[in-house]
Amino acid sequence: MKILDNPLIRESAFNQLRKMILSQEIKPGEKLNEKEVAEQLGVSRTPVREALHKLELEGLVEIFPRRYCLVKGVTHECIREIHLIRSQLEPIAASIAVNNLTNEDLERLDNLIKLSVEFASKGNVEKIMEANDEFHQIINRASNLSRIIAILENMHDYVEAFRYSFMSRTDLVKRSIEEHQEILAALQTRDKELVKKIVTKHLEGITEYEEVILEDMKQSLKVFDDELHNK
Amino acid sequence: MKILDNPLIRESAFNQLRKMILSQEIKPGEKLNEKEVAEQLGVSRTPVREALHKLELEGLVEIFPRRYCLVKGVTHECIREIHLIRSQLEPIAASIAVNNLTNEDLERLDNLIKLSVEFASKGNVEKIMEANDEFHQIINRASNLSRIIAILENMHDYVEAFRYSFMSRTDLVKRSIEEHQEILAALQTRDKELVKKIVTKHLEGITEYEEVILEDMKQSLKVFDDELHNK
DNA sequence: TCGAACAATTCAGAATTCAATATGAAGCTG
DNA sequence: CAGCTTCATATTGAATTCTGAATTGTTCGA
Repeated sequence: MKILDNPLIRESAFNQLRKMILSQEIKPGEKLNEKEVAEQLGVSRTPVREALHKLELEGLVEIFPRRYCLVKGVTHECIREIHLIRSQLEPIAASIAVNNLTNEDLERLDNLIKLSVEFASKGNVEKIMEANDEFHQIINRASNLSRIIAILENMHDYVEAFRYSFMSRTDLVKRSIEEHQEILAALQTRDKELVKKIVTKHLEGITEYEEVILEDMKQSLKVFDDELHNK
Repeated sequence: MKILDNPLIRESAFNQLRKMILSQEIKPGEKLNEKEVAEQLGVSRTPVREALHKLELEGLVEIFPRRYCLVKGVTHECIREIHLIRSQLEPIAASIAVNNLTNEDLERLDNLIKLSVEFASKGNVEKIMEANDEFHQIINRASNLSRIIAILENMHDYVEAFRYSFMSRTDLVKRSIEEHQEILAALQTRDKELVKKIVTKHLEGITEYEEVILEDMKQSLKVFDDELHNK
């Protein structure tokens, strides 16, 4: 297994491991051995160590000094908490972003919605998600609140599987697009309170379906939850 | 300079550097040299590197690969953002904590308020802050929301200087204690919505004085802000 | 037979060494 | 004289080595 995407080996190792954990390729409860991981990735132990420390900071693994490194993974509680955090921080970020969003930004947002409609008609879930991500990213980043941006973007990858399920339902995609149109309309008025209200509503809409989708996902995740619990 | 508090050298180095940055002993804009820092701390470069990476994750330094490590420090904007995040997450954490707080917890909270009153009469600012910290810590942790707890506790140290200024004003201490009594009363009713409302009010109360205190602190911080800006 | 202590093995933490990259100065060329 | 190129130096990134801690297994004694 070779890594090429980043000149910094520790970053490549981090991204690789992170992806493997989030995709459940490495399962929760598993113990990682520095040496083995290093050999698997074809690098030395140093960058692996650094990658593991970074993963620990994100809560994806837990390091027991001088013992072992335990993979934690993403549980249902974790996904619920992430949505809770998002529902608290995104509305405020959006309302602050109102001050900083340029007309070009708003045009791009409009464009992204149009693209979403197009992808939705083709049933291209990946592309809808990409457009969706950029939509929220533009708004969040315009808030210029570096910590909030970091928190939101960090949590983003954790709910990849969840969002995929969400976007696979045509009714939910339709509703999502309508809500994005509403958000854009609100942003165009430059009315902070209105934006906050609409974004909150949008996130509550997601929460509404969250439990249903989590139930659907239960089967695929349950195995890992159990394994994690046994350890 | 020797470090003894932690069997893990990297943790000691991290804590030491973090403290030095937050206390402005190391100034924003300064460039850290791994070798020099290692020599100053009397350890090798490896744990220093790991400490610096951890500091980068917290946003206290910025590492430019193969170049240098820049100290960022805490700006006014940073403090404002931290309070904003806190104001969004603490009320929700408290309202969820309602389900989990034991009677022992509530007794401890009551006790902490009594201690605060005592320390306030003696003008012991450090002790008031300690009691204050434990008060919020108990509530936050009872939410069992690990990510939110991590976010809130991580940001805690950043506003140390700010909180010290806050607690040095007897009028604000008095008000703070009254509000804590209100919070405890709300928690005792086990009414989630009420708790959320009261905690929100408490945090808004802090925000109210924030700008005034930041203005006071300006003189001591301005120098460093300027330095940071020049770099 | 069970428990405790000691030894051996394993694995992570830290130090040291080696390699790569960026910067800055000096010299050369147009 | 200015700008580009090259080379030397400084500094970080990665690999390797060494040390120390923790766990496990074995042996001896009660």
